Amino acid sequence: MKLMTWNVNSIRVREARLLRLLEAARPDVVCLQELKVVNEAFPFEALRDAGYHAAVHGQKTYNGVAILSRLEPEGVERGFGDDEDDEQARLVAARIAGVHVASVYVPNGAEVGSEKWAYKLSWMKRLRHWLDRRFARPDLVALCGDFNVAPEARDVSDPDAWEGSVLTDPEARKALQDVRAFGLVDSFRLHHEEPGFYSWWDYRMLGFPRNKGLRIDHIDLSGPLAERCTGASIERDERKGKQPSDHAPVIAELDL
DNA sequence: ATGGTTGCTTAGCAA
Repeated sequence: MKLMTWNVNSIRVREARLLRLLEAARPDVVCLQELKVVNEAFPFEALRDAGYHAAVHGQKTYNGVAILSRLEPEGVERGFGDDEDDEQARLVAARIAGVHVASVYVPNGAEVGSEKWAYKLSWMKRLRHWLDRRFARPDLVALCGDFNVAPEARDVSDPDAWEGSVLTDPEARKALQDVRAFGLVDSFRLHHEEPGFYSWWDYRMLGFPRNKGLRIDHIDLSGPLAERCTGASIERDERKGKQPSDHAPVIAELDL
């Protein structure tokens, strides 16, 4: 199974790029984030013509997540379904070929100490609780998406410049560790130890031309799935050219 | 250097 995750930053604007990418990379499953459309405006037809089913949890203007799959997704869930479930569409999950796949868009957090920052941290706690409620350790779980956290210094182009950012703050990193402590590993780091790999570059300040990036998009796998992970990569070229997303797609290969 | 760009929506927010 070729599993991909991509923050498209508007499915409307990125539809043509997405269709080209599907044809070129031929992934089996794709987790999308930041659709910025309601379900009714999602391009179901174009994607069906390209050979993909879609489980969509959309929202007007902000957020919105989806899972594309060649096989029909089963048991689709939208949101945490917990007591404090809210209107922000940041989680969709489904079962595909026995793998529990989730597409997540973790809140950015704006500024450390802000209201949005508190929401980010609490959302990540809810994500861990959702994993605990929903899955058992032997399950095949793939948690994919924009986590808005660079796990370590080697995931940041200029750690000093990013000191104090919501993407690198120790508390955010701890929150990510707490999610992963469910029993998930960063698939990319199974195959690449060295620094210099990023998945997001700011549109501003020539972020991409200067390669001022961070690795904040991840495919986290449960133990039994990690054992079957034969490769991982970042489609850096997708950040190039006209009207790119500010994120590049991330891929994990699973031998199922 | 508190800058700069993109998307949604139409002046301001979110990232």
